Amino acid sequence: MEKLPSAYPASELEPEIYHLWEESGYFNPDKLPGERKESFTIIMPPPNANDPLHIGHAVFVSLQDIMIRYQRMRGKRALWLPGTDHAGFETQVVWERKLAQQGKDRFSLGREEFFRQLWEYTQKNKRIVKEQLKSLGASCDWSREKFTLDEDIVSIVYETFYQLWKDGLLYRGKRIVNYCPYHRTAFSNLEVKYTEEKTYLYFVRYDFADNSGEYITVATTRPETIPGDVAIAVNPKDRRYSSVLGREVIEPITKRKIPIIADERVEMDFGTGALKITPAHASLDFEIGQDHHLDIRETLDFDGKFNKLAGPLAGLTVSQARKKAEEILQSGGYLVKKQEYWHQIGRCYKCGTAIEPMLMDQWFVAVTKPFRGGKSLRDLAVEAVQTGKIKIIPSRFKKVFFHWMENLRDWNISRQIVWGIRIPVYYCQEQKSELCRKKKGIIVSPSGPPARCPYCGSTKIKQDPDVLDTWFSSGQWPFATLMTTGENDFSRFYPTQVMETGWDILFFWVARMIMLGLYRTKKVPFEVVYLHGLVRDKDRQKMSKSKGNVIDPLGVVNTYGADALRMALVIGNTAGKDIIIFEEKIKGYRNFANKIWNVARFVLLNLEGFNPEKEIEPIPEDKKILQEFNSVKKKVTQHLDNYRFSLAGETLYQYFWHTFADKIVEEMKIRIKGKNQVASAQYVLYSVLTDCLKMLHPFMPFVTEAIWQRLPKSSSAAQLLMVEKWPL
RNA sequence: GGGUGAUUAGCUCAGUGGUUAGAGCGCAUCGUUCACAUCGAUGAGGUCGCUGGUUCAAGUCCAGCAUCACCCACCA
Repeated sequence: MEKLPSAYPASELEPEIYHLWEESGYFNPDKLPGERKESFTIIMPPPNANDPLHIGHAVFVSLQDIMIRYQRMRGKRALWLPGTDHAGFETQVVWERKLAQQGKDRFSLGREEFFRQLWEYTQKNKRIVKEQLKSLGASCDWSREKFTLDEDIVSIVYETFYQLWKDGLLYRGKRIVNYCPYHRTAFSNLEVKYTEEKTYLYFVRYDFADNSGEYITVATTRPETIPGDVAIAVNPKDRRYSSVLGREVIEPITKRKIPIIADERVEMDFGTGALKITPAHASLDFEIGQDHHLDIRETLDFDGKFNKLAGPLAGLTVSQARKKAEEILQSGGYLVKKQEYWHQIGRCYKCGTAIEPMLMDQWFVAVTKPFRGGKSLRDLAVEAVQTGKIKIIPSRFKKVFFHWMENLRDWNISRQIVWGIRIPVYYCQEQKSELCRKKKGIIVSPSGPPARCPYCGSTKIKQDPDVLDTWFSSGQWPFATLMTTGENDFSRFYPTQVMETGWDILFFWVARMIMLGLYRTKKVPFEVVYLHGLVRDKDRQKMSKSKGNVIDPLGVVNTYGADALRMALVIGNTAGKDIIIFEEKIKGYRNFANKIWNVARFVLLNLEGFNPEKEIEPIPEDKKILQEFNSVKKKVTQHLDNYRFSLAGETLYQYFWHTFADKIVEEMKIRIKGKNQVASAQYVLYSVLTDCLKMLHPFMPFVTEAIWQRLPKSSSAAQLLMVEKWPL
């Protein structure tokens, strides 16, 4: 018999064991032994292919692998479908940083070369990520691995785009969007982070155009946008201003005449109750401008500098222009008052640059517009959660979800970047016919560029330069993957059972998956959403490279083993709560793995004469032990069925260490040495150990499998613990 | 402006209305060649944030308050 080391050699055994699993083919649900009627599917949230995994990824691997392994042992056709995400903007930013270090940028490289480099870079990272997932023990089906830029995935995304267009849920329009002048792209509302900052509220005098000497005072935080003003608006109920409606004032920087209008969206008690309307650079102003058919003066260009419409401010950046505008107002006597003012400033979540509301032609998904059956995408999603077709764990996130859905606005899905799925839209450059002009030359073509314009026959056609928001494509991930991995995969594995991901992407991703999944498949994409928290250090700090407090999951795996890391991430935590991790905790579970190893060694050394094929009638006091153990099995199973992974793991930990190892093993040690009821003792040791191994397997797959491989087994037992039956 | 979470042992956290409120780490004392020092035994350590309420029974449910953390939001 093999002599086993007295300490569990994790880093030595783990790769061997993963190899064993992979060779067996059992990660693939089609190759699982036995008849399996029910399927259990989890689509892995695809990690970004732009960086190695961090500790947060280890959390999802642990939780999802627990569910998958548990259900596999319960006889389900368990499928965990892995993949990686091209992560459009995120990846482009990472790569641009690397370029910047070499003194280059994306504009000088050219679109094609830039894309090529990113392709290569993400392919390389994909391979690293895959190896990392393996070393964490992920029992996912690599034969079904997908990438968000796979051709077949892209064509499904295009098909969705086309259907939305035909259903009137997709439109192109000039709207105020969140524009980052540094990254030169627009964002959806979610990518803007607000911070409370001190600015100034400027009270500016606008003289009446009739030389009456009267004036109206307007409060603004953005005097630099005055050249873009097209009106002054007051509330129609505001008595102070009822006599000035319809009169004209002179805008004080470029001296244009603009009207005073009434609109009930103006707050009477803010500032002076008079609001300057700058449709091109503020979203409320845009809406008011549209309703009153006002002109639009775009004074700020996409490079973040003012243009010649801004008169004396031309050529300046926003902050320079603000200073200059203040000077001009001051010297002309137009600055009535300037006071400190704290308010929320929108900033780019990536670079912190102040977001400029800019007018741009973008593609929007009309999420609140009713279509088939009179319901909107939003209605469908809300209904699915309300009726319980989708269950969110923890349930308090339901409220958060509904609240966000209520305030939902149309979703801007175009991005002015290179890395991503190019928008499948072409514009006829000639628009030779009436029809073509009516259609604005817009050709939505999911199958590639049309040879000629379907409206007017022109061959001068250009593709939209923008790419799709990453979340638009990853929002289709559950069905897009299963539609492309094999003949019947979609019918067999969709809807999936669980979507396990971080609460921080509930809106970004989960909400969009629900909407788009229901749209394309008329079914929910998953039945349960399990949300985990963010990983933090002992001081509750978010882990970040700049803080230097990151824990590299692979480093931990090398030092303490994957099992220890997995336990440390799962135990002592509940759904939706942030996860605190520190080295001593991981060490504790490394010790536990060692405990399991040594109990197994002890049992192995004391099995002389024991035959696993033979059922034995234990003596009464041993029966009692087995009965008690039975209630532990029930408890663990119940916890797992209720997604209480921490409690399940902790129950096992407590039982195994402090009941089995500390008490039962100690008693049996004496009995075996004293040759007292040895057969019954061995039977108890063997059956409790093996059943504990089975239940611990989803949590600590490596050490349990390593021991399983060294245990004598009955002929009915599975060769691999991974596919052994759950002991209840 | 709206909303959410947290507050339990020195630290990090569990706790499903029902015995005397738990774990890990840390600490103290003792032990251990015979599965494991990555070990064992024993122990100290708690007005469960505060104030009220519901209940036969509250750490747990309800209301209010305080402190901390976070999320959402087009009042310029």
